[in-house]
Amino acid sequence: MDETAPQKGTVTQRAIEQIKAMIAEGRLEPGQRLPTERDLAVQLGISRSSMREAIRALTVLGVLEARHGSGIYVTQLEAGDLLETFGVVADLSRGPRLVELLEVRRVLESTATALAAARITADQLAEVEKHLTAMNATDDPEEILAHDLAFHRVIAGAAGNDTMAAILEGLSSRTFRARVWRGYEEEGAFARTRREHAAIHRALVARDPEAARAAAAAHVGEVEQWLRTQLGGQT
Amino acid sequence: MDETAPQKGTVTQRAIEQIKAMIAEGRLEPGQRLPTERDLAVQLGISRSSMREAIRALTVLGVLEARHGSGIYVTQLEAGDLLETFGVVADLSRGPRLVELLEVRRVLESTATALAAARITADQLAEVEKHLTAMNATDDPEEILAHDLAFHRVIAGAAGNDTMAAILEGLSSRTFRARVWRGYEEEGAFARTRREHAAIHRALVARDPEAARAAAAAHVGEVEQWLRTQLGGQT
DNA sequence: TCAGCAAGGTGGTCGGACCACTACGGCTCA
DNA sequence: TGAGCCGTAGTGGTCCGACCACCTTGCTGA
Repeated sequence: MDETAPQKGTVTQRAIEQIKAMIAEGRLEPGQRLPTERDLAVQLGISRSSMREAIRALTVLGVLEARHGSGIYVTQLEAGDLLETFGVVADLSRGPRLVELLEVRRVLESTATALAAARITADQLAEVEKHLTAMNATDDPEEILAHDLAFHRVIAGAAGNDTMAAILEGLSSRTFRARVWRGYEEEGAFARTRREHAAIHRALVARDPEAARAAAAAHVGEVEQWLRTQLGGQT
Repeated sequence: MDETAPQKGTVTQRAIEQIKAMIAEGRLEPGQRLPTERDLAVQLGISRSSMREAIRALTVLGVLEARHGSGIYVTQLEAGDLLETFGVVADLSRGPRLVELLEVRRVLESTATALAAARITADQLAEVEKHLTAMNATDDPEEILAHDLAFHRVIAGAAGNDTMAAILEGLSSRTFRARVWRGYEEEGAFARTRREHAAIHRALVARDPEAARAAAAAHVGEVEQWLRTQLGGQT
Protein backbone atom coordinates (compact mmCIF):
# COMPACT_ATOMS: atom_id res chain seq x y z
CA MET A 1 0.00 0.00 0.00
CA ASP A 2 2.42 2.58 1.23
CA GLU A 3 5.37 0.57 0.12
CA THR A 4 6.52 3.43 -2.06
CA ALA A 5 9.33 4.18 0.36
CA PRO A 6 11.87 6.06 -1.76
CA GLN A 7 14.58 4.26 0.16
CA LYS A 8 16.51 7.35 1.13
CA GLY A 9 19.62 6.87 3.15
CA THR A 10 20.63 3.65 4.81
CA VAL A 11 18.14 1.21 6.21
CA THR A 12 19.38 1.75 9.73
CA GLN A 13 19.14 5.52 9.43
CA ARG A 14 15.57 5.18 8.30
CA ALA A 15 14.75 2.97 11.27
CA ILE A 16 16.24 5.55 13.63
CA GLU A 17 14.10 8.28 12.14
CA GLN A 18 10.99 6.14 12.26
CA ILE A 19 11.34 5.29 15.93
CA LYS A 20 12.22 8.88 16.73
CA ALA A 21 9.12 10.00 14.85
CA MET A 22 6.99 7.52 16.77
CA ILE A 23 8.14 9.10 20.01
CA ALA A 24 7.80 12.66 18.75
CA GLU A 25 4.26 11.95 17.62
CA GLY A 26 3.37 10.46 20.95
CA ARG A 27 2.80 6.96 19.67
CA LEU A 28 5.44 5.87 22.16
CA GLU A 29 5.15 7.26 25.67
CA PRO A 30 8.03 7.78 28.09
CA GLY A 31 8.69 4.64 30.07
CA GLN A 32 6.74 2.50 27.66
CA ARG A 33 8.11 -0.79 26.54
CA LEU A 34 8.77 -1.40 22.87
CA PRO A 35 8.18 -4.63 20.96
CA THR A 36 11.11 -7.01 20.90
CA GLU A 37 14.02 -6.41 18.58
CA ARG A 38 12.84 -9.29 16.46
CA ASP A 39 9.31 -7.95 16.16
CA LEU A 40 10.47 -4.42 15.48
CA ALA A 41 12.74 -5.69 12.73
CA VAL A 42 9.83 -7.47 11.09
CA GLN A 43 7.55 -4.45 11.44
CA LEU A 44 10.01 -2.14 9.75
CA GLY A 45 10.99 -4.80 7.25
CA ILE A 46 14.68 -4.88 8.11
CA SER A 47 17.04 -7.40 9.61
CA ARG A 48 17.61 -7.71 13.31
CA SER A 49 21.21 -6.56 12.90
CA SER A 50 20.16 -3.28 11.38
CA MET A 51 17.44 -2.84 13.95
CA ARG A 52 19.96 -3.40 16.72
CA GLU A 53 22.16 -0.66 15.29
CA ALA A 54 19.20 1.70 15.25
CA ILE A 55 18.40 0.83 18.84
CA ARG A 56 22.02 1.31 19.84
CA ALA A 57 21.99 4.74 18.23
CA LEU A 58 18.89 5.81 20.12
CA THR A 59 20.33 4.32 23.27
CA VAL A 60 23.44 6.48 23.25
CA LEU A 61 21.24 9.49 22.55
CA GLY A 62 19.40 8.76 25.77
CA VAL A 63 16.11 8.14 24.04
CA LEU A 64 15.86 4.40 24.55
CA GLU A 65 17.08 2.10 27.28
CA ALA A 66 17.74 -1.60 26.74
CA ARG A 67 17.45 -3.92 29.72
CA HIS A 68 19.08 -7.27 29.18
CA GLY A 69 16.55 -10.06 29.47
CA SER A 70 13.65 -7.67 29.95
CA GLY A 71 13.07 -5.50 26.93
CA ILE A 72 13.58 -2.09 25.37
CA TYR A 73 12.01 0.93 26.98
CA VAL A 74 11.58 4.60 26.16
CA THR A 75 13.39 6.68 28.75
CA GLN A 76 11.59 9.33 30.76
CA LEU A 77 12.91 11.74 28.13
CA GLU A 78 13.99 14.11 30.86
CA ALA A 79 16.68 16.69 30.34
CA GLY A 80 19.25 14.54 32.09
CA ASP A 81 18.57 11.57 29.85
CA LEU A 82 18.83 13.46 26.59
CA LEU A 83 21.74 15.73 27.50
CA GLU A 84 24.04 13.05 28.83
CA THR A 85 25.84 13.08 25.50
CA PHE A 86 26.83 16.66 26.18
CA GLY A 87 29.62 15.37 28.36
CA VAL A 88 31.22 13.75 25.34
CA VAL A 89 31.68 17.14 23.75
CA ALA A 90 33.47 18.43 26.80
CA ASP A 91 35.66 15.37 27.04
CA LEU A 92 36.72 15.44 23.40
CA SER A 93 37.32 19.16 23.14
CA ARG A 94 40.77 20.67 23.22
CA GLY A 95 42.50 23.97 22.78
CA PRO A 96 40.37 26.92 21.78
CA ARG A 97 37.11 25.06 22.17
CA LEU A 98 37.77 24.56 25.86
CA VAL A 99 37.66 28.33 26.20
CA GLU A 100 34.44 28.46 24.22
CA LEU A 101 32.91 25.84 26.48
CA LEU A 102 33.93 27.79 29.55
CA GLU A 103 32.43 30.89 28.03
CA VAL A 104 29.14 29.09 27.56
CA ARG A 105 29.39 27.82 31.08
CA ARG A 106 30.07 31.27 32.41
CA VAL A 107 26.95 32.60 30.77
CA LEU A 108 24.72 29.78 31.92
CA GLU A 109 26.25 29.36 35.35
CA SER A 110 25.87 33.04 36.17
CA THR A 111 22.26 33.00 35.06
CA ALA A 112 21.54 29.82 36.99
CA THR A 113 23.16 31.23 40.10
CA ALA A 114 21.14 34.40 39.81
CA LEU A 115 17.93 32.40 39.48
CA ALA A 116 18.96 30.27 42.43
CA ALA A 117 19.45 33.34 44.59
CA ALA A 118 15.78 34.10 44.15
CA ARG A 119 14.43 30.60 44.40
CA ILE A 120 16.69 28.51 46.58
CA THR A 121 15.06 26.80 49.55
CA ALA A 122 16.43 26.56 53.04
CA ASP A 123 17.22 22.89 52.60
CA GLN A 124 19.09 23.48 49.38
CA LEU A 125 20.98 26.36 50.95
CA ALA A 126 22.00 24.10 53.79
CA GLU A 127 23.34 21.58 51.34
CA VAL A 128 25.31 24.28 49.56
CA GLU A 129 26.86 25.23 52.88
CA LYS A 130 27.66 21.62 53.62
CA HIS A 131 29.71 21.28 50.46
CA LEU A 132 31.29 24.68 51.01
CA THR A 133 32.60 23.80 54.44
CA ALA A 134 33.61 20.30 53.35
CA MET A 135 35.52 21.84 50.47
CA ASN A 136 37.39 24.14 52.81
CA ALA A 137 38.10 21.44 55.34
CA THR A 138 40.34 19.27 53.19
CA ASP A 139 43.43 19.54 51.05
CA ASP A 140 42.79 16.50 48.91
CA PRO A 141 42.31 17.78 45.35
CA GLU A 142 40.04 14.89 44.52
CA GLU A 143 37.74 15.63 47.41
CA ILE A 144 37.78 19.35 46.74
CA LEU A 145 36.82 18.73 43.14
CA ALA A 146 33.96 16.47 44.16
CA HIS A 147 32.51 19.02 46.59
CA ASP A 148 33.13 21.79 44.10
CA LEU A 149 31.05 19.95 41.53
CA ALA A 150 28.33 19.21 44.07
CA PHE A 151 28.33 22.83 45.20
CA HIS A 152 27.50 24.06 41.74
CA ARG A 153 25.16 21.17 41.06
CA VAL A 154 22.93 22.05 43.97
CA ILE A 155 22.85 25.66 42.90
CA ALA A 156 22.01 24.73 39.32
CA GLY A 157 19.27 22.50 40.60
CA ALA A 158 17.86 25.30 42.71
CA ALA A 159 17.58 27.50 39.64
CA GLY A 160 14.52 25.54 38.61
CA ASN A 161 15.55 24.90 35.03
CA ASP A 162 16.39 21.23 34.65
CA THR A 163 17.55 21.67 31.09
CA MET A 164 20.03 24.34 32.07
CA ALA A 165 21.20 22.22 34.97
CA ALA A 166 21.73 19.24 32.68
CA ILE A 167 23.82 21.29 30.26
CA LEU A 168 25.91 22.65 33.10
CA GLU A 169 26.34 19.13 34.36
CA GLY A 170 27.84 18.18 31.04
CA LEU A 171 30.04 21.26 31.00
CA SER A 172 31.36 20.32 34.42
CA SER A 173 31.84 16.63 33.80
CA ARG A 174 34.47 15.10 35.96
CA THR A 175 37.06 14.47 33.27
CA PHE A 176 36.56 17.93 31.80
CA ARG A 177 37.05 19.74 35.06
CA ALA A 178 39.92 17.50 36.01
CA ARG A 179 41.75 18.29 32.80
CA VAL A 180 41.40 22.04 33.06
CA TRP A 181 41.82 22.38 36.80
CA ARG A 182 44.87 20.24 37.04
CA GLY A 183 46.98 23.11 35.87
CA TYR A 184 44.84 25.87 37.31
CA GLU A 185 44.96 24.68 40.87
CA GLU A 186 48.64 23.98 40.68
CA GLU A 187 49.16 27.68 40.55
CA GLY A 188 47.83 27.97 44.07
CA ALA A 189 44.37 28.96 43.02
CA PHE A 190 42.80 27.14 45.94
CA ALA A 191 42.59 30.23 48.09
CA ARG A 192 41.08 32.26 45.30
CA THR A 193 38.57 29.56 44.55
CA ARG A 194 37.51 29.49 48.18
CA ARG A 195 36.98 33.22 48.24
CA GLU A 196 34.89 33.04 45.11
CA HIS A 197 32.78 30.24 46.44
CA ALA A 198 32.25 32.15 49.64
CA ALA A 199 31.13 35.17 47.63
CA ILE A 200 28.62 33.07 45.72
CA HIS A 201 27.31 31.66 48.95
CA ARG A 202 26.97 35.10 50.51
CA ALA A 203 24.94 36.30 47.56
CA LEU A 204 22.65 33.29 47.85
CA VAL A 205 22.10 33.89 51.55
CA ALA A 206 21.37 37.52 50.85
CA ARG A 207 19.02 36.44 48.08
CA ASP A 208 20.67 38.96 45.83
CA PRO A 209 20.41 37.75 42.21
CA GLU A 210 22.65 40.42 40.75
CA ALA A 211 25.39 39.80 43.26
CA ALA A 212 25.06 36.07 42.67
CA ARG A 213 25.29 36.57 38.92
CA ALA A 214 28.40 38.66 39.25
CA ALA A 215 30.06 36.28 41.67
CA ALA A 216 29.41 33.26 39.50
CA ALA A 217 30.53 35.02 36.34
CA ALA A 218 33.73 36.11 38.03
CA HIS A 219 34.31 32.61 39.34
CA VAL A 220 34.11 30.92 35.97
CA GLY A 221 35.71 33.90 34.28
CA GLU A 222 38.84 33.47 36.35
CA VAL A 223 39.39 29.98 35.04
CA GLU A 224 38.44 31.09 31.57
CA GLN A 225 41.00 33.85 31.50
CA TRP A 226 43.69 31.62 32.91
CA LEU A 227 43.01 29.03 30.22
CA ARG A 228 43.04 31.72 27.57
CA THR A 229 46.53 32.80 28.50
CA GLN A 230 47.67 29.20 28.75
CA LEU A 231 46.71 28.63 25.14
CA GLY A 232 47.57 31.77 23.28
CA GLY A 233 50.11 33.60 25.35
CA GLN A 234 48.59 36.72 23.86
CA THR A 235 47.88 39.85 25.83
CA MET B 1 49.71 -9.59 28.58
CA ASP B 2 47.04 -7.10 29.47
CA GLU B 3 44.25 -9.52 28.77
CA THR B 4 43.02 -9.15 32.31
CA ALA B 5 40.10 -7.05 31.14
CA PRO B 6 37.55 -7.36 33.95
CA GLN B 7 34.86 -7.45 31.30
CA LYS B 8 32.77 -4.65 32.72
CA GLY B 9 29.62 -3.75 30.87
CA THR B 10 28.72 -5.00 27.45
CA VAL B 11 31.31 -5.71 24.81
CA THR B 12 29.96 -2.97 22.58
CA GLN B 13 30.02 -0.41 25.36
CA ARG B 14 33.63 -1.24 26.04
CA ALA B 15 34.50 -0.80 22.38
CA ILE B 16 32.83 2.62 22.37
CA GLU B 17 34.87 3.71 25.37
CA GLN B 18 38.09 2.39 23.89
CA ILE B 19 37.69 4.24 20.61
CA LYS B 20 36.61 7.37 22.46
CA ALA B 21 39.70 7.07 24.64
CA MET B 22 41.91 6.66 21.59
CA ILE B 23 40.62 9.97 20.27
CA ALA B 24 40.80 11.74 23.62
CA GLU B 25 44.41 10.63 24.03
CA GLY B 26 45.29 11.85 20.59
CA ARG B 27 46.06 8.43 19.16
CA LEU B 28 43.44 9.19 16.53
CA GLU B 29 43.59 12.60 14.91
CA PRO B 30 40.62 14.49 13.44
CA GLY B 31 40.08 13.49 9.83
CA GLN B 32 42.19 10.39 10.18
CA ARG B 33 40.99 7.16 8.72
CA LEU B 34 40.45 4.18 11.01
CA PRO B 35 41.22 0.55 10.22
CA THR B 36 38.41 -1.38 8.57
CA GLU B 37 35.52 -2.66 10.64
CA ARG B 38 36.87 -6.14 10.23
CA ASP B 39 40.34 -5.19 11.43
CA LEU B 40 39.05 -3.14 14.32
CA ALA B 41 36.90 -6.05 15.43
CA VAL B 42 39.92 -8.30 15.48
CA GLN B 43 42.05 -5.74 17.31
CA LEU B 44 39.52 -5.33 20.10
CA GLY B 45 38.72 -9.02 20.10
CA ILE B 46 35.03 -8.66 19.34
CA SER B 47 32.76 -9.61 16.46
CA ARG B 48 32.15 -7.35 13.54
CA SER B 49 28.50 -6.96 14.54
CA SER B 50 29.41 -5.55 17.93
CA MET B 51 32.05 -3.35 16.37
CA ARG B 52 29.51 -2.00 13.94
CA GLU B 53 27.19 -1.09 16.80
CA ALA B 54 30.02 0.75 18.51
CA ILE B 55 30.81 2.61 15.29
CA ARG B 56 27.16 3.44 14.83
CA ALA B 57 27.04 4.86 18.35
CA LEU B 58 30.05 7.09 17.74
CA THR B 59 28.62 8.06 14.39
CA VAL B 60 25.40 9.47 15.83
CA LEU B 61 27.47 11.31 18.43
CA GLY B 62 29.28 13.05 15.60
CA VAL B 63 32.65 11.59 16.50
CA LEU B 64 33.05 9.21 13.59
CA GLU B 65 31.89 9.30 10.00
CA ALA B 66 31.42 6.20 7.88
CA ARG B 67 31.75 6.56 4.11
CA HIS B 68 30.30 3.68 2.20
CA GLY B 69 32.94 1.96 0.16
CA SER B 70 35.71 4.17 1.45
CA GLY B 71 36.26 3.73 5.17
CA ILE B 72 35.61 5.13 8.63
CA TYR B 73 37.01 8.51 9.52
CA VAL B 74 37.29 10.65 12.62
CA THR B 75 35.32 13.84 12.10
CA GLN B 76 36.95 17.24 12.46
CA LEU B 77 35.55 17.17 16.00
CA GLU B 78 34.29 20.69 15.55
CA ALA B 79 31.48 22.10 17.60
CA GLY B 80 29.01 21.55 14.79
CA ASP B 81 29.89 17.89 14.49
CA LEU B 82 29.59 17.08 18.16
CA LEU B 83 26.56 19.22 18.96
CA GLU B 84 24.38 17.98 16.15
CA THR B 85 22.65 15.69 18.62
CA PHE B 86 21.44 18.76 20.45
CA GLY B 87 18.69 19.09 17.90
CA VAL B 88 17.27 15.76 19.02
CA VAL B 89 16.66 17.15 22.46
CA ALA B 90 14.73 20.05 21.03
CA ASP B 91 12.71 17.81 18.74
CA LEU B 92 11.71 15.36 21.45
CA SER B 93 10.92 17.91 24.15
CA ARG B 94 7.40 18.88 25.01
CA GLY B 95 5.50 20.91 27.53
CA PRO B 96 7.47 22.55 30.30
CA ARG B 97 10.82 21.63 28.81
CA LEU B 98 10.09 23.70 25.73
CA VAL B 99 9.98 26.72 28.00
CA GLU B 100 13.23 25.67 29.63
CA LEU B 101 14.87 25.34 26.24
CA LEU B 102 13.66 28.76 25.22
CA GLU B 103 15.02 30.13 28.47
CA VAL B 104 18.42 28.68 27.68
CA ARG B 105 18.18 30.06 24.20
CA ARG B 106 17.24 33.49 25.50
CA VAL B 107 20.33 33.57 27.70
CA LEU B 108 22.69 32.35 25.00
CA GLU B 109 21.12 34.26 22.14
CA SER B 110 21.25 37.55 23.99
CA THR B 111 24.88 36.99 24.87
CA ALA B 112 25.76 35.97 21.34
CA THR B 113 23.98 38.99 19.90
CA ALA B 114 25.82 41.27 22.31
CA LEU B 115 29.13 39.77 21.29
CA ALA B 116 28.18 40.07 17.66
CA ALA B 117 27.46 43.76 18.07
CA ALA B 118 31.08 44.27 18.99
CA ARG B 119 32.64 41.92 16.49
CA ILE B 120 30.46 41.68 13.41
CA THR B 121 32.13 42.48 10.10
CA ALA B 122 30.70 44.55 7.30
CA ASP B 123 30.14 41.48 5.17
CA GLN B 124 28.30 39.67 7.90
CA LEU B 125 26.20 42.71 8.63
CA ALA B 126 25.27 42.88 4.96
CA GLU B 127 24.12 39.29 5.09
CA VAL B 128 22.04 39.99 8.16
CA GLU B 129 20.38 42.81 6.28
CA LYS B 130 19.76 40.58 3.31
CA HIS B 131 17.79 38.09 5.39
CA LEU B 132 16.01 40.87 7.21
CA THR B 133 14.68 42.43 4.03
CA ALA B 134 13.90 39.06 2.49
CA MET B 135 11.97 38.17 5.60
CA ASN B 136 9.90 41.31 5.36
CA ALA B 137 9.30 40.95 1.64
CA THR B 138 7.24 37.78 1.76
CA ASP B 139 4.20 36.38 3.46
CA ASP B 140 5.06 32.73 3.04
CA PRO B 141 5.54 31.36 6.56
CA GLU B 142 7.99 28.78 5.30
CA GLU B 143 10.19 31.39 3.71
CA ILE B 144 9.94 33.70 6.67
CA LEU B 145 11.01 30.90 8.98
CA ALA B 146 13.98 30.08 6.77
CA HIS B 147 15.22 33.67 6.70
CA ASP B 148 14.50 34.04 10.38
CA LEU B 149 16.73 31.09 11.12
CA ALA B 150 19.44 32.38 8.81
CA PHE B 151 19.21 35.83 10.38
CA HIS B 152 20.04 34.49 13.81
CA ARG B 153 22.56 32.04 12.43
CA VAL B 154 24.67 34.75 10.89
CA ILE B 155 24.57 36.74 14.11
CA ALA B 156 25.52 33.72 16.18
CA GLY B 157 28.37 33.08 13.81
CA ALA B 158 29.56 36.65 14.13
CA ALA B 159 29.79 36.26 17.90
CA GLY B 160 32.97 34.29 17.42
CA ASN B 161 32.06 31.36 19.65
CA ASP B 162 31.44 28.34 17.46
CA THR B 163 30.33 26.22 20.37
CA MET B 164 27.68 28.72 21.37
CA ALA B 165 26.58 29.00 17.76
CA ALA B 166 26.27 25.24 17.45
CA ILE B 167 24.13 25.00 20.57
CA LEU B 168 21.90 27.79 19.32
CA GLU B 169 21.64 26.01 16.01
CA GLY B 170 20.27 22.98 17.82
CA LEU B 171 17.90 25.11 19.86
CA SER B 172 16.56 26.62 16.67
CA SER B 173 16.30 23.44 14.65
CA ARG B 174 13.72 23.58 11.94
CA THR B 175 11.23 21.18 13.47
CA PHE B 176 11.56 22.80 16.88
CA ARG B 177 10.89 26.29 15.64
CA ALA B 178 8.12 25.09 13.37
CA ARG B 179 6.32 23.43 16.25
CA VAL B 180 6.44 26.39 18.58
CA TRP B 181 5.93 29.10 16.01
CA ARG B 182 3.01 27.49 14.33
CA GLY B 183 0.75 28.73 17.08
CA TYR B 184 2.69 31.86 17.90
CA GLU B 185 2.56 33.32 14.45
CA GLU B 186 -1.06 32.45 14.04
CA GLU B 187 -1.79 35.11 16.60
CA GLY B 188 -0.55 37.74 14.20
CA ALA B 189 2.87 37.97 15.72
CA PHE B 190 4.48 38.63 12.36
CA ALA B 191 4.45 42.38 12.82
CA ARG B 192 5.90 42.15 16.30
CA THR B 193 8.59 39.77 15.12
CA ARG B 194 9.56 42.20 12.38
CA ARG B 195 9.87 45.06 14.84
CA GLU B 196 12.04 42.97 17.11
CA HIS B 197 14.31 41.89 14.29
CA ALA B 198 14.63 45.47 13.20
CA ALA B 199 15.62 46.44 16.74
CA ILE B 200 18.30 43.77 16.83
CA HIS B 201 19.61 44.94 13.50
CA ARG B 202 19.70 48.56 14.64
CA ALA B 203 21.72 47.60 17.69
CA LEU B 204 24.18 45.71 15.52
CA VAL B 205 24.61 48.64 13.17
CA ALA B 206 25.14 50.94 16.14
CA ARG B 207 27.61 48.42 17.52
CA ASP B 208 25.87 48.70 20.85
CA PRO B 209 26.28 45.40 22.75
CA GLU B 210 23.92 46.27 25.56
CA ALA B 211 21.15 47.31 23.22
CA ALA B 212 21.73 44.16 21.19
CA ARG B 213 21.55 42.04 24.30
CA ALA B 214 18.32 43.63 25.37
CA ALA B 215 16.75 43.37 21.96
CA ALA B 216 17.64 39.70 21.57
CA ALA B 217 16.47 38.85 25.08
CA ALA B 218 13.18 40.60 24.46
CA HIS B 219 12.79 38.84 21.14
CA VAL B 220 13.16 35.34 22.53
CA GLY B 221 11.43 36.33 25.74
CA GLU B 222 8.27 37.21 23.83
CA VAL B 223 7.96 33.71 22.47
CA GLU B 224 8.93 32.29 25.81
CA GLN B 225 6.20 34.16 27.64
CA TRP B 226 3.63 33.27 25.05
CA LEU B 227 4.51 29.61 25.36
CA ARG B 228 4.39 29.84 29.12
CA THR B 229 0.82 31.04 29.06
CA GLN B 230 -0.12 28.47 26.46
CA LEU B 231 0.94 25.70 28.81
CA GLY B 232 -0.05 26.77 32.26
CA GLY B 233 -2.72 29.35 31.86
CA GLN B 234 -1.31 30.82 35.06
CA THR B 235 -0.92 34.50 35.62
C1' DT C 1 47.47 11.28 -23.14
C1' DC C 2 43.25 10.30 -21.25
C1' DA C 3 38.67 8.37 -21.04
C1' DG C 4 36.59 4.11 -19.86
C1' DC C 5 36.40 -0.16 -17.71
C1' DA C 6 37.34 -3.87 -14.43
C1' DA C 7 38.73 -5.68 -9.98
C1' DG C 8 39.57 -5.35 -5.27
C1' DG C 9 38.44 -3.33 -0.95
C1' DT C 10 35.13 -1.22 2.16
C1' DG C 11 30.92 -0.27 4.56
C1' DG C 12 25.82 -1.99 4.51
C1' DT C 13 22.55 -5.69 5.01
C1' DC C 14 20.90 -10.09 5.92
C1' DG C 15 19.84 -14.64 8.30
C1' DG C 16 20.65 -17.82 11.69
C1' DA C 17 22.66 -19.69 15.75
C1' DC C 18 23.84 -19.57 20.46
C1' DC C 19 24.74 -17.24 25.07
C1' DA C 20 23.39 -14.42 29.35
C1' DC C 21 20.04 -12.61 31.82
C1' DT C 22 15.29 -11.58 33.53
C1' DA C 23 10.72 -12.42 34.73
C1' DC C 24 7.05 -15.27 35.79
C1' DG C 25 4.73 -19.16 37.07
C1' DG C 26 4.24 -23.53 39.30
C1' DC C 27 6.10 -26.40 42.66
C1' DT C 28 7.82 -27.76 47.03
C1' DC C 29 8.18 -27.57 51.78
C1' DA C 30 7.54 -25.67 56.25
C1' DT D 1 -1.86 -21.43 53.83
C1' DG D 2 2.15 -19.06 52.88
C1' DA D 3 6.87 -18.21 51.57
C1' DG D 4 10.66 -19.48 49.07
C1' DC D 5 12.88 -22.20 45.57
C1' DC D 6 13.43 -23.46 40.81
C1' DG D 7 12.69 -24.27 36.08
C1' DT D 8 11.34 -22.38 31.86
C1' DA D 9 10.06 -19.24 28.30
C1' DG D 10 11.32 -14.99 26.44
C1' DT D 11 14.43 -11.10 25.86
C1' DG D 12 18.57 -8.58 24.76
C1' DG D 13 23.79 -9.56 23.75
C1' DT D 14 27.17 -11.75 20.86
C1' DC D 15 29.03 -14.17 17.16
C1' DC D 16 29.55 -16.03 12.41
C1' DG D 17 29.41 -16.17 7.48
C1' DA D 18 27.53 -14.74 3.34
C1' DC D 19 26.23 -11.44 0.00
C1' DC D 20 25.20 -6.66 -1.74
C1' DA D 21 26.25 -1.65 -2.90
C1' DC D 22 29.52 1.63 -3.42
C1' DC D 23 34.11 3.75 -3.91
C1' DT D 24 38.82 3.66 -5.20
C1' DT D 25 42.47 2.41 -7.91
C1' DG D 26 44.99 1.14 -11.68
C1' DC D 27 45.08 -0.94 -15.92
C1' DT D 28 43.54 -1.05 -20.65
C1' DG D 29 42.98 0.58 -25.10
C1' DA D 30 41.85 4.07 -28.34
